[in-house]
Amino acid sequence: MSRTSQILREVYDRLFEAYGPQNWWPADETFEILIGAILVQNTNWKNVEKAIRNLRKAHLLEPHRLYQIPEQELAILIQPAGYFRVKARRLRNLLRFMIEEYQGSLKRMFEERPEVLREKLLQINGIGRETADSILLYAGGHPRFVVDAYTYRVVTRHGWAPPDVDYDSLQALFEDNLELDASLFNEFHALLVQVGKKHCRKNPRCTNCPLEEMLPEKGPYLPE
DNA sequence: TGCCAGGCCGGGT
DNA sequence: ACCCGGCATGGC
Repeated sequence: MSRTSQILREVYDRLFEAYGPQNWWPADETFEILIGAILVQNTNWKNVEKAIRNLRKAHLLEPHRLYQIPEQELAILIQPAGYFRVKARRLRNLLRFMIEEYQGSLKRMFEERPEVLREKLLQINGIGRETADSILLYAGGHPRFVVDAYTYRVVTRHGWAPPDVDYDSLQALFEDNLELDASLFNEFHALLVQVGKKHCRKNPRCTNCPLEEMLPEKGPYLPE
């Protein structure tokens, strides 16, 4: 087991001990997760919940039904999530893809090989790497490590990667040094968001942070 | 009260 | 290949 693996494992253990299970996107409503993955782009999750509630009240949490309504109507329903006009278009791009390629069946969509599905998702306007990986991990149960702004902040602050690290390298840092376990990746990502929220911005001094002991003297970027 | 959140795209150097 | 503005609501 490499030194990098040991450090990441320790990070996970410390975070889990401090915060416990985060219960992000429990797997019962897969379609909701897809919708949420787009709605949450650069947006507070609380706002997304309101938007999803609106869709549920309107009985629209199903691909065909949601694709039936006009784009402008969709935009109004998801308004609380912000960027509602672009997101309405992005949601419809995803829905069109699901309906045309898989007859709107999530089951069929996730029968696709994960690497193939990822490439196809990335072709959709409005779906980038983080959103695609969120869908694969949280909705599809595939062990893809999701990298976001918090992942970047926590990792660079602790000197586990240089400040100019890109998405793929950051993702590889986790995927190459942990067991490929979807529930581990799920929990780990959520925990990184939690610690990032609490400390990387609100408490830049890192006092009382579960990772306080793990600040390096000076950035020994973890290689390999 | 202002600042910012679980990004992504398109157009300009 | 970067860099940057636009997109928008609600919470703290």
